[in-house]
Amino acid sequence: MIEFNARWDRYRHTVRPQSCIGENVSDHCFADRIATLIPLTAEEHAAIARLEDRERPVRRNGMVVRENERLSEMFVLKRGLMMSYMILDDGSRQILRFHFPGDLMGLTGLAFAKSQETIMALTESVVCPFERGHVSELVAKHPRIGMALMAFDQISRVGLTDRLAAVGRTSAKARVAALLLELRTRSSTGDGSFALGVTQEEIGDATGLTAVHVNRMLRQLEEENLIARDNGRITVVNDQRLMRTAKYVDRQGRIDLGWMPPAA
Amino acid sequence: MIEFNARWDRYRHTVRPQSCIGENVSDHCFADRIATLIPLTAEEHAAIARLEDRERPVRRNGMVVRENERLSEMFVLKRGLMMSYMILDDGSRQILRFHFPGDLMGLTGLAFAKSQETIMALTESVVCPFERGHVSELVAKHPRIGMALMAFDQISRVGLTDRLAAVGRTSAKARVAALLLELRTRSSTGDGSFALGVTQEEIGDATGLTAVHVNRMLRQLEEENLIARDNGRITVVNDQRLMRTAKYVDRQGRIDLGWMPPAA
DNA sequence: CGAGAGTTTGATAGTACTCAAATTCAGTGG
DNA sequence: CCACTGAATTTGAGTACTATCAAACTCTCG
Repeated sequence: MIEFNARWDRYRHTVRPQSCIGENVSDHCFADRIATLIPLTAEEHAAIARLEDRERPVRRNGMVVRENERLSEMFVLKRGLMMSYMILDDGSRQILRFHFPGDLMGLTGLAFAKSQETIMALTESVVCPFERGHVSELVAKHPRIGMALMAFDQISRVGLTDRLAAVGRTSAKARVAALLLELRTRSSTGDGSFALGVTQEEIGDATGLTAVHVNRMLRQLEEENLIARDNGRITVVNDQRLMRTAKYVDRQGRIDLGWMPPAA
Repeated sequence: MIEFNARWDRYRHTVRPQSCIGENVSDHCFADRIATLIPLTAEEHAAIARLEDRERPVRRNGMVVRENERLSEMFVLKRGLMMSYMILDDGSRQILRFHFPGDLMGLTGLAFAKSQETIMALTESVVCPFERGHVSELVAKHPRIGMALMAFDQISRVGLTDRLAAVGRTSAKARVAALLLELRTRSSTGDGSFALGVTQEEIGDATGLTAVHVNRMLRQLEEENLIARDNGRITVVNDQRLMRTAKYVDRQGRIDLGWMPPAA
């Protein structure tokens, strides 16, 4: 639950500069990301990279898209951490997804004139906006890229279904543990320790819990020696047990676009 | 929660024959569905319709795809009612989506070699299987169709996020009400009364509740005169109030693919 | 130092779950 | 045709998990 617009303009100290997709400091987050899934010709790579031509900085808590706002743009997240969420009529908030560099944001705009969700920056970020018409041109010219985009989007869809299953069918502790693992994996800091980057209230809004209960679950995970905490920084102490309590399923390792026909 | 494979081979009386997409009895559910979103040339329509060339009947409780099963096919649902779900390690089940005629099923197969979900028939159904390679050929030949598919998929994605928000942030009563409205709208029986077609346990597995509690919520909705029930048949008595208690948001009315470039 | 956000803790309330059993219903077999 | 069966629904009693409310505490920023 948040109060509308009540506190979205404070400054936060946890500005976590992130290199684009892990240690890869290329200028073309998204194109590189796709390239890790299927081989791209130089021409294809360049065509995708053109989606990232324009850059727009976003301040912490800045909104790139507001729910119900007319919008014909979509975005590549180039740097930072963002999220998309919906606000229900009683003011409660459901966070749908956290966005990391190389993610595509706002794709639902392909089917709706107005945005069905709000996209907000959790840290100082940089996004690359592009017109949806740009996508159809891209696909018209490179149908193979169209397939890649479609497949890529399915990966994030599975992230959604995993969250749904967690919220619908697992305990509070499991949900918090799962979110920690998600954040760790995706922020790709490599090993055990990572900066949380989100408040406990945000964890609650993503997992369907109250901030208070999230706090208690974190404490419990700490007391059980699954994690250690130090001022917003999380260290995973016992990987295996944390994954078990989270009912973690590794989807990343299952991704396979190998069936796609090679470039002409 | 279900017991694995425990009861998937009984017969049920509620076989509800459904015409393909409402009263439209065309042979090409899916193509017609896309055609309601954007104008298609005859050639494009025919190309899409070819996805529906093969037909396969599915018995009630028959599985078209099993979680973790190797699979390179995807499906158009031509007749009947189906669902996709995930089973968690404790045996609990999360229903992700109900499928109605004209829906595309198993699209996550574009990004994974093995299915990440199970797709099962709730009533006698007919599906049209097609190879994923067929899609990339289709898109290669008709990139505009590729865009339409992508946009179409975003609609069902929004359905997922709505369910997530409901499960994460609304009361049991609201979730059940919302599911009733979803089933009514999508089964397109037109007016107030419709056959539920799903058990209370299934409603629970879709909304993150137990069957017992679903039963109590249905009773409450009945006592408050929002719905009437008669042996699995639901009549919506008070539309407005039901929508309000469900925190219902109409997305269908917001769909807009008008921005897409016209056929060449 | 003061202010505001965020976190932490305690006490209490309430929603939804669990367990158990009764009931209804349609299909099955005698 | 009727008792039998298994699924599905319904109801009750008791429990547990999570929310709510309130207040103290911590930390950074101004």
